Amino acid sequence: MQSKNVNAHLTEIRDYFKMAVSVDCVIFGFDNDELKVLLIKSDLKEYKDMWSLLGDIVRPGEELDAAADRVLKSRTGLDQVFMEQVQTFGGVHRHPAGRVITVAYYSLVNIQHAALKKHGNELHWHPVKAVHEMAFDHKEILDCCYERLKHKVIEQPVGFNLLPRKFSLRELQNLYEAILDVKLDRRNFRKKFLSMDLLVDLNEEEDDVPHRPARLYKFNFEKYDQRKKRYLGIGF
Amino acid sequence: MQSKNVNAHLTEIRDYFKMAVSVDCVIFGFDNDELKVLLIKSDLKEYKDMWSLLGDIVRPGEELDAAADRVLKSRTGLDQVFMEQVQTFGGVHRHPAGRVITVAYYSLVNIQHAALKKHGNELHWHPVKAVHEMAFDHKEILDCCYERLKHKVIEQPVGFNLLPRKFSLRELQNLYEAILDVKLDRRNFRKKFLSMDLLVDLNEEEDDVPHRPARLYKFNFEKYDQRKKRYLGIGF
DNA sequence: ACAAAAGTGTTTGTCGTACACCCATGC
DNA sequence: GCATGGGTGTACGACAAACACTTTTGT
Repeated sequence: MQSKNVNAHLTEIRDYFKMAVSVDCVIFGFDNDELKVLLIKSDLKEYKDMWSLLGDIVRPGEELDAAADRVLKSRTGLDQVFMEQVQTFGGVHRHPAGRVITVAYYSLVNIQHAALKKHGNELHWHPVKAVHEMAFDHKEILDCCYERLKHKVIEQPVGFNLLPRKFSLRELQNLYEAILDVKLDRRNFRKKFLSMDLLVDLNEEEDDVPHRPARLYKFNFEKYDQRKKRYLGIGF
Repeated sequence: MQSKNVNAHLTEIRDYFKMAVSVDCVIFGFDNDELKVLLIKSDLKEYKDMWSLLGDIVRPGEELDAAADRVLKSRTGLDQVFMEQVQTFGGVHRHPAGRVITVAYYSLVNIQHAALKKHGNELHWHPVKAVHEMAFDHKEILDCCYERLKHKVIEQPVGFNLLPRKFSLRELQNLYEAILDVKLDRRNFRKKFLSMDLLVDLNEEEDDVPHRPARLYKFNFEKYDQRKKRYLGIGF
């Protein structure tokens, strides 16, 4: 559906101003200790069987952010997730059907909550590290958004958006290690996050693990939002 | 000229797809110990006598970066300056003549080298702190780019692009103080920059100052570019 | 009892910050 | 000789990094 829409629109546009604006969403998830990205199989003949980002033409009268929200929701059913505009790609020949300038967004979703809506196309979560070739310039867009995410995650505690509401410190550490592609010291990591005083100890434990169960926490989004307004400092 | 172009294009566009793409450039300079931005007086009747950023419609077949370069060059005569894409503003009603989605850039120029080309409109350097109301959503765009600059300047030594080739440490400090709007300790500032080992002591001194003249330095861009590729660390 | 991961403190080094005095020049 | 800004070093505190053992649970 995505690609057909694009094509249908493009045929109209090409005869007029020869320019269209789209949004592309890099939808990140976290599962099995890996950072994943949601991709769809392109049905453009030029990119047969290649994977591409989720995107669509921006409609007349539609805000850019709204278009990105719409794409996200139409594919995952998710709403009100963390999303950030990253960069706009305007290469003259980036789309075979004509000039399409695309505004790239990334979003962070709880992969368990996503109810994928295929609309016919194949739609899968791919480990970010394993994605190599993509349709259009989408690999470049993915790389750009991934770099932005790495940067963001060391400045602000946004990683929680990728986790279930209840999580252990080990899961949180695995998330950071996966995103940043580094190994971190467990004690220092715990110390740092606990001293932020933004984790709420739920007095619950993991279940069904073949070893000592970990305590579960939730992130105090409200407290962070309030604090953010006051501090505005560097780092969390 | 800017606005007339926009209007001429828009009249055409409006009858068709009702969407155009433009670039807007936030051109920063540094003079008289103040951060300045180059603005032009709008000649749109809706924004009579208000100041606006320098921008233009992206031409068919023109890359976005190329459009931004073109705008910069046509107004300042400058080429190959530091420039970075920041964000795209797509508010449906941001332009009174129709839908114009604009990609915002900021650039850092040596204000002494800029040879302003007015093309009829008033064109002036304004202290960033003194800019309040602007045409369109340009104040929002300016604020956004300024925030990005603040962020950038504490991560990478890009400020040199705003200075003459030869500068004193005092000038450099004034630049940082102006951009970040803070007071810095002179000794710590000198220590930090000298320890980066990217300043070349020119063995020259200021002239015509009514006090002890300061040593002059230049920034070693080549060394920084090489080092950047190896380190990729945080901070300079 | 064994395996597997959870949980916990201390030490060390680095870096940022605060701070005051002498120096060189023009007038 | 005085006013103005240039140039310099040290001490302290905070935070990041390195590092090993005990505890809890399931099998």
